[in-house]
Amino acid sequence: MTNRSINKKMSPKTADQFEEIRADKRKLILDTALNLFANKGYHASSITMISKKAQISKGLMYNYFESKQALLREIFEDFIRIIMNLMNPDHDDEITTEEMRDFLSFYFKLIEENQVYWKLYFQLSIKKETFEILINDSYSEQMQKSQRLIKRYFAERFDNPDIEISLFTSILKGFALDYLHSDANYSQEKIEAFKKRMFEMFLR
Amino acid sequence: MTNRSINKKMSPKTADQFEEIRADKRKLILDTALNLFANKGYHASSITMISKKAQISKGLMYNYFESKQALLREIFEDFIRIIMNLMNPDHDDEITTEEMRDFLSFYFKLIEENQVYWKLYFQLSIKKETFEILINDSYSEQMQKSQRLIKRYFAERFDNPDIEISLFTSILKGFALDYLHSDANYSQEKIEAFKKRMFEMFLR
Amino acid sequence: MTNRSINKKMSPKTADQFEEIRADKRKLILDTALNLFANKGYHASSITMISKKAQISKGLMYNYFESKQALLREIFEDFIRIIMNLMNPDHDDEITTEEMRDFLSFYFKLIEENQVYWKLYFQLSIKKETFEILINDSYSEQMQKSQRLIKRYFAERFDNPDIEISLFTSILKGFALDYLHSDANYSQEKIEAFKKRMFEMFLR
Amino acid sequence: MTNRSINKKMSPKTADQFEEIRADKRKLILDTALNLFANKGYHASSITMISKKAQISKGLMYNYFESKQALLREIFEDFIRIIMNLMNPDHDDEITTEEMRDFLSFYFKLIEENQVYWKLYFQLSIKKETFEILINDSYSEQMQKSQRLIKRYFAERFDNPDIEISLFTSILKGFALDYLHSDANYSQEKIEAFKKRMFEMFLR
DNA sequence: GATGAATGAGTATTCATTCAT
DNA sequence: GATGAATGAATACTCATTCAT
Repeated sequence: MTNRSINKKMSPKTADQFEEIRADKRKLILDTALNLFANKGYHASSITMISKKAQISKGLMYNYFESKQALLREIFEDFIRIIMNLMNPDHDDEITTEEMRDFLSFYFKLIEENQVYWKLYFQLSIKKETFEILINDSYSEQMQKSQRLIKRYFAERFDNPDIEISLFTSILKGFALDYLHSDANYSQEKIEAFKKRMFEMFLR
Repeated sequence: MTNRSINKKMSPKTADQFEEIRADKRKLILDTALNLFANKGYHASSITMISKKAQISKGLMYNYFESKQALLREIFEDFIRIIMNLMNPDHDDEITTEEMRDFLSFYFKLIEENQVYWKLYFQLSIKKETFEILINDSYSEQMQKSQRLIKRYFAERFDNPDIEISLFTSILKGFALDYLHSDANYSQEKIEAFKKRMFEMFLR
Repeated sequence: MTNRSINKKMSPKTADQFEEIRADKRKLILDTALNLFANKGYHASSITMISKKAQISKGLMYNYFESKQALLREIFEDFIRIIMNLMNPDHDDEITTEEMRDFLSFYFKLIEENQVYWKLYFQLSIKKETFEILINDSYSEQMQKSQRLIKRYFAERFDNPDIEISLFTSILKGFALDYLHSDANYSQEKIEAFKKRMFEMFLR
Repeated sequence: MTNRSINKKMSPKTADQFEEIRADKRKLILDTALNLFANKGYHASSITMISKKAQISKGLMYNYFESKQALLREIFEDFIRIIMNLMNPDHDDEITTEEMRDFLSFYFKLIEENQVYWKLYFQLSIKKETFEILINDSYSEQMQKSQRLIKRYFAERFDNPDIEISLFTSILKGFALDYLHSDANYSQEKIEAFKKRMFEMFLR
């Protein structure tokens, strides 16, 4: 950042696609680390391993991320962003049935598209101490908001909303977990059928 | 215990409370390690940590377990034994509705009683490579048998058995996970209500 | 060295004196370890000891050698190379008297120049199991070839070749050992005289 | 030792064949340790290993020997005794030809009978520091005496006594070493022939 | 005499991190 | 930006030795 001006002088043509190169390399490191963390675990994935897989030097890693912890944190923040997107925090009032349908559809899509993130998430979510270091306030806040909305959604539609919420939550978590356990070997049809079954249960 | 008289001759003073001491200490180590593994993760729990928490010396750990790996394996084998008990392999023919009810009741009970084991299990189950080192043949075999029986149970009772099985599995896994995420803060009533809800869904 | 230009692009500042640094340090470690192994024994020479003597950190050792075993193996392979050179495997046919003279001269020279290697060799050669892990096929092969040639040399010149070979071998081994026991305190003249004596006995 | 009297009271019949039992066990430990030390090396042979092989408890080892070091020392002292016997220190004056013949005969016999001791000796003899801790004054003294006598023996019989002594020593050491390297696979005839050859060389 | 549980210092090895170039 | 040599604290594990019984 500080010596961008210097570079500019030295190779005036490249201007600052430097920025772009940096962004690409950053992404590369994040992806490589995510895959290793998810599949082997955080502690079992060494910086050396990550840098080798990403084909860059160990030292360079620290040019992009302050520490291994920081790397994990950034990866996790990406995941949080995904989740936040799912929760879609723009309104505070009420979830309509239509919105619930969208939410579920989106959820299933996310699981398929972001398996690795979910693998990592499930590993971390169980170790409370570690987990709490990683989540930030806006995440917690958003989660609470969502829970309030969901509560309201169920309260207005079900006789026994508490249990239905538990069931709903369990199925969401459980399906994701089962999907990962199966090594993502769910057929598209099966996912669709499962989704439809959830619609039947929870859309009113 | 059986050969106490023999030992008496050889070690006139200590007799073999040795046996008892060993069993107790073994249990102590297993428990301590299980708790750490479950809450901090296998790699993040060092032998030093475990020994300190168990108030014994590092060296003594190796008097009882060949290696950290072996310690994990033995813990996991205990869990497998719990699961096997749940699956109850005495018959090969058919699951009755009554048996399904018992299975579910037992399952919920096990989750409450063995939280730590489940925490460990969920962490390990996600890292395929690690996981496969830990499971043994009799476990795999038993699992397959159970799956066959469950398939049959659902085939005979539901129009769309595949989806129902998926739902069933997801709820089982999801409930356990949610229970652990909540730090076991489910009230007894809530668990009962949840169980009842499952009965409604799957007992026919 | 060959791809310096390539490296230049990738690491503009350091070029690859890396190569040179590595070679030097490698040599330093090998020498230090050899001396300790030879004089204190393999097991009694700890990695900490070696690294302290070589004035580098413990960790760096493993940047150059995979393990203590591997370090020993590489040292031993150097020794094998020395021996192979002595045995000089270029011809398969026959040892002339002249060649025997050269062999003996070279042997005495090698002992003087490589005392430490011989110290290590004698220690290892006695523990069969350890020794056999260290020798490689090409060494064994070469040894057999040499033995065949020596057998022929003696068969053609002596009435009782078997005993003469035993005597020959014993003197070679025994002189080396005695030289080491004396802490290399043999005068040059004494070595020469000893060599001459061997010439009288075995050159015909 | 202190509580022998106590034992006497408790089982008056056994009197003190206690002494004998003790001596036997002592011997057992010494033999077991010697074999391990010789074949695997001192450091690679653990107390646990020795005690298991000797079928006694670890603790009991320390009832007989102060430390592992002490155990080695006692083994080595046994070897020294063997050597001293060979050197036969009763006279200070002169070695006759007849005595030299006896010495050689005895030497070859000792090698055959005490391979393990020699294995240990050769390992230790090379590591000066370790070796010097183990030898005692009477050994050094005896060695010097023997060397003086040998010097005189050769001085009176050979033109170039220094070289002949070196040759003599080298052959002795070298033969022993070669014998051990061959895993004691020398035929009796070969040993006899070798001995005869030495007689020819050195008996005058 | 005899046992083996227990200790803790020591060993090989790994790994996040730093830094000169 | 980029490299990889270098560090040292931490890790799993071993082993001589002690000690209560």
